[in-house]
Amino acid sequence: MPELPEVEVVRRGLARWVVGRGVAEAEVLHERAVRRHAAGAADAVLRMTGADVADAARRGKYLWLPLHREHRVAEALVVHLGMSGQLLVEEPAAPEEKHLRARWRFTDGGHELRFVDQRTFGGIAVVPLVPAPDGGAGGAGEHPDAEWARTLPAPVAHIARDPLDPAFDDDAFALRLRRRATGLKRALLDQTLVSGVGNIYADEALWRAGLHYARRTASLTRAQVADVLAGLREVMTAALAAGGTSFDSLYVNVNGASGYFERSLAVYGRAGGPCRRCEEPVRRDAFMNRSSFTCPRCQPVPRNAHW
DNA sequence: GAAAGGGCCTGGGGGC
DNA sequence: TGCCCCCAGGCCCTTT
Repeated sequence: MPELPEVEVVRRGLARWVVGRGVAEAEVLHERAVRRHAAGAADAVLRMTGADVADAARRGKYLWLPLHREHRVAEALVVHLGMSGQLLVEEPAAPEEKHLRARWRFTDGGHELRFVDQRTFGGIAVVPLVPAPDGGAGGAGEHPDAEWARTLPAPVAHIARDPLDPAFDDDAFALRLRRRATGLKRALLDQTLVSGVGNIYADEALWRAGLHYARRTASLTRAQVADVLAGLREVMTAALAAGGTSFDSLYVNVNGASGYFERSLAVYGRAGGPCRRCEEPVRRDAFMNRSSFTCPRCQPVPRNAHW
């Protein structure tokens, strides 16, 4: 499942293969893939065709390509990969993927960009860029000094910075986290508090911090919040490094958890297996319509848990 | 308006 | 072989 590291790997692929090129033709093959584009597929196609791709930017799990048109960068193509979305850079003659949802051909006649999404939980939209409430995308694009670097796509404006963002404010995060009346993992999955964290890296970071997912956020010490942030940064940085090996590939891969990084996971998907620290069998709980993996010894259930 | 949390989207795979 | 149910998890949307 694409979380921050996987999405950043894709962003880097786009920066290399797509930025600076002109869109000759855009094609939407599945209506559901553009459901977040209010004006419909035809309008989305119209807004992409003839534009130049100015940059490849990211905040949390959202990716976007600011579009240059008539001397302005006022809109962006936003992509969310959802659970199963992939962006592929392919030879125009390459056979169509079974779940191909959208395609872009470029004026140079070179490699095309494809959006493939088995479950269509992801999607694309062309949306206006608005001034960023917190001062910009934080270096997530290739052109931090450009006018558009201080903007965000409208549907992304409410998303918080991620823990790897140099402008992420640890103290402000700790303050907001401890004011919440909720459980720790619920809070970590709230993209308005901290972005880029999904089920997998939340579990991995909590294991590193030795904290249970149902721990009440209000009861956390400053040191424990620091441990959680350190855990998130550690696991995300390692995953990003592992994904880096695919940068040179034409295939802009997003199979992070099921592929190269899977071996490094300490608890996620390892129910019944030995904890890598204490050998206690890893436990799987149903939680928030999904699974949570913990080590019962390293991450004991807290008193006054918030489930 | 903010916060909290339930529910939904889809297709593959396993079990019967 | 075929049908049905379960599962994945991010975020939309309702409720408070």
